[in-house]
Amino acid sequence: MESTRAKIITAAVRCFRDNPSDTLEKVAEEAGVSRRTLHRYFENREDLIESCKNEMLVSCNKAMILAYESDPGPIIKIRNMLFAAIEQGANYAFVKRIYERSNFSDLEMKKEFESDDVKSKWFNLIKELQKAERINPELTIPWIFNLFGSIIETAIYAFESGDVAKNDSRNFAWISFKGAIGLKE
Amino acid sequence: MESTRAKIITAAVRCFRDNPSDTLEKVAEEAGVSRRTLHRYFENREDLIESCKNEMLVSCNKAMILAYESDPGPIIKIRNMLFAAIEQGANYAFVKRIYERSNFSDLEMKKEFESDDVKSKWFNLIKELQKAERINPELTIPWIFNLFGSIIETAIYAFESGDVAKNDSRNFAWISFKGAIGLKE
DNA sequence: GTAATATGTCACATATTTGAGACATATTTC
DNA sequence: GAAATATGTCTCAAATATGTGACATATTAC
Repeated sequence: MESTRAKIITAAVRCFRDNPSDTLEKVAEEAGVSRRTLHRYFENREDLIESCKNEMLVSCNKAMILAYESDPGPIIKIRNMLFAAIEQGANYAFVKRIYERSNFSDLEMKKEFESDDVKSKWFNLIKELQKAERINPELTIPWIFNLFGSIIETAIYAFESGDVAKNDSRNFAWISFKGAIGLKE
Repeated sequence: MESTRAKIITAAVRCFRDNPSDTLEKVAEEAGVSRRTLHRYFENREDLIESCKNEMLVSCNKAMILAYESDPGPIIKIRNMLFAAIEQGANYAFVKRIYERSNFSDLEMKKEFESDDVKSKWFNLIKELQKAERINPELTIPWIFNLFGSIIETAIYAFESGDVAKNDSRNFAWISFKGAIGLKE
């Protein structure tokens, strides 16, 4: 049975992803608890948002590290990271939304992304593929990074909306990302 | 000189794109007018949002139709539609956000998309390319449709954030979209 | 079954946002 | 330059959102 705190965070992530100013009443309702209870767990809106950020980052980073370590080859590493992110669903989409308006070099400064070095691992994988001329040299790494996130988000939304079955969304995402960066396998 | 009404709508689109509940004070500030003035032009928040929806749809649809009519070939049509959407910038991104949570078949029912038949034109172009076996047959049209929107949005955000120069974002978007759907030219 | 803990309902004070009247000031029109 | 129009500032009432105490009720632990 999921804890009340976890239920609230899950609901908050879902609500705040699309509307950062959604009412706490709405979040509580989405969580299936009363607003009074929500306030018992979180001091205020800011506390709730920070908690969501922290937990979602930890969760996504963890999944991505596992995916990274799941195979020695760079291509499978990237593929598994893509799948791991899609599996995170709303979590990943929430994190993406938070950071959407930051540019690539700003992100490099943020501690959140250095904590587990997910981004630098990902960065090095792409660099490796570029060096080996296995992907399109015209595309910059910032572009590829943003595209990676967008395709994941597309897969998450396609599944959530009912347009695409879960397995299909994973496969389509991989096919599309590969093609988009001109990856030669 | 841009009219006050237009300034407010532009500002609202920018604000509401990322936060549908942003305060009207914020929108007014973004527009460079007082909130009192904003209230003179728009009855209430709902009126403002509806106006934004209508105007952005008209603007985007118009640009897309022009792009569609700019060349007889299906591939250049699609390319130009992609570029036209990127050129719309915040307008397109706003429209995309509004409809993000609708699935493909729901969108087919909405009059907004039937008004100028942009979507059906786009749909038929992709269908044509599928039939001619010029794109990857594994990918479904709903997936391709959503991906098209995501890549456009990626280009818009990449440019806005400063990661990618304007011309580069256009070119990267086209290269990536082509590759993603396996388009053979 | 009892005690401890968790949650919901209710009420309320406070904070924030909204909508609009009144009037001053700025800008545009002729 | 005068008149008309547009906008800003200020104020205030109403609406909405937030945070929390009190107490009842439900659930869990022993």
